[in-house]
Amino acid sequence: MAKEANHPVRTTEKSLALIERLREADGARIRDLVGVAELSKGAVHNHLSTLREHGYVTKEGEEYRLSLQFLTLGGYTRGRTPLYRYGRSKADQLAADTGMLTNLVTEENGRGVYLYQARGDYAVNLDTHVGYRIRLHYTGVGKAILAYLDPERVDEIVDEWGLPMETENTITDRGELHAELDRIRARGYATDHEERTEGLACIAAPIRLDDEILGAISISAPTQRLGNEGFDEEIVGEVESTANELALDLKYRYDG
Amino acid sequence: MAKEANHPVRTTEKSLALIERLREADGARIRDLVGVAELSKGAVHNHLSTLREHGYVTKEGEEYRLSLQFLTLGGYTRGRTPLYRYGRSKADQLAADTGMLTNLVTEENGRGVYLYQARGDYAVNLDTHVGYRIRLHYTGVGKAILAYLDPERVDEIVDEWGLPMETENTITDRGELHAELDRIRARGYATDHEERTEGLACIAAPIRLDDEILGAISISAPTQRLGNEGFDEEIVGEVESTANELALDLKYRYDG
DNA sequence: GCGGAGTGTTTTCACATCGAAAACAACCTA
DNA sequence: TAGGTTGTTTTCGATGTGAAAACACTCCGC
Repeated sequence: MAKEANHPVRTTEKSLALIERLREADGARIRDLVGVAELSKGAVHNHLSTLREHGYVTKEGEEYRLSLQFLTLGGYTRGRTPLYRYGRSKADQLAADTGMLTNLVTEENGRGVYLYQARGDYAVNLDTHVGYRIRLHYTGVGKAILAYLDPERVDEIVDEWGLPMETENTITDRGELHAELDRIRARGYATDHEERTEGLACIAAPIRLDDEILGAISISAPTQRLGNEGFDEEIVGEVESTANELALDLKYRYDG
Repeated sequence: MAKEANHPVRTTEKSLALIERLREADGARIRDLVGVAELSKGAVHNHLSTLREHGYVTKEGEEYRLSLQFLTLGGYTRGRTPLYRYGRSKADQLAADTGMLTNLVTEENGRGVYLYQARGDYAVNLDTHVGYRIRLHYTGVGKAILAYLDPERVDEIVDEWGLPMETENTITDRGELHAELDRIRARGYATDHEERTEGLACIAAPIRLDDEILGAISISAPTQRLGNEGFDEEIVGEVESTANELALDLKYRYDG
């Protein structure tokens, strides 16, 4: 996130805290929200009524929930993202060709954000989904992105988010991470061999435009489907060529 | 939307106005936002900094934009929606079977919200997308939903949103709309014969759970593909049976 | 290199507004 | 009917907001 604002608008922060709480709690009643941001019952009521009037919150009976307005704004924002605009059909194609789950991920504030997923005929079901935010250090897409960020930025991100261990294969050492990023740059693609989820592997390729890293595209599958020792050359090739096509499309696109 | 709050939180409303403006303008600089909600330059700066610190807004150079945080919250909210959870695979299947564009839409605050779209091999490209909001009176999904809302609610919605004409086939008369909704209830599905877009037709079926209307599923295609005079019986059957399966899945689902 | 215009950021302080507290309303249970 | 719980509304004083102004920075043209 950004450095602290000099003159934060505290009232807005209170509304945002309520929104965050509604998300965590998956909807809540007023009494459950008393105390959030140190707000009283009446104050919670005022904030929720305001958010509701503007369509950001719905009320069913006594229960307040986040509305689909976030999906509307999010869909709009995603639609303005070149990586999504040009990458969606490529991801569909890669999913159809390989039968696997393909992902389109970009970076925001030091984490990955899933922009799109396409499901092939044999796609695995995971906890990830559009909008989902994920640590960069233990995913193929994440490492593919990190490899092409400035090293200082990588360190900033590690400082902020750490290198939490998820499986025994997770990279938890900063030096080891940088070495891995060197390898990724050298060969042009990233892999994830059960670094976040046991039994799951990924092959990911960065998508760059004029030295700027826009994100990455990947396929995820059970480890054995991607080649148990060493990754399957053919599948790696498919991911790489899809990424190359996408990068070219982005470079020579018509609109701004 | 809701009736006016008694004690609106004006500061929150100002932040929301800025968010709305950023969406409309597709990003903006501070000078462009002066005057929105009657805010001064310094005030705009404070609001944007606050929103940025909490991850709702990004800043590239001097330009502020909505972040993907909305996609994150929206993806989360969508994932909590039973119609989406159970309907996604059905929509995929219907798209694969028919080759057409299939849509999953629910209603919120008097408009339809696209929850999901699946693309068959011959799917048309439209302006609709996930999160997109659409009037109910000139779409198949919209009319399928209206047909199973309380008639008073339908009138409320018409009062709020009107019946704007989009093509010469658009229903613009309230009585005619109610007659159409009667027909839809009688035969169990709705159609759209170029009522919103010339050359485009839809077949839509409502998804209900215990007399509550959760939304609708539809397929969209060029008019001639759905049968030029009268809709193709076979395709109608596919949509209807998909809707029935989905309704059953929703009724006998395992989780709450 | 200099001055001026345009813009983003920070500071100050008067006054709008936010929200704690309390009263009220609506509901449920015993 | 009384008593408990919760949502909504009102009141009014403390707080936080934002207009205005000053400052900092960049980009011009000369």
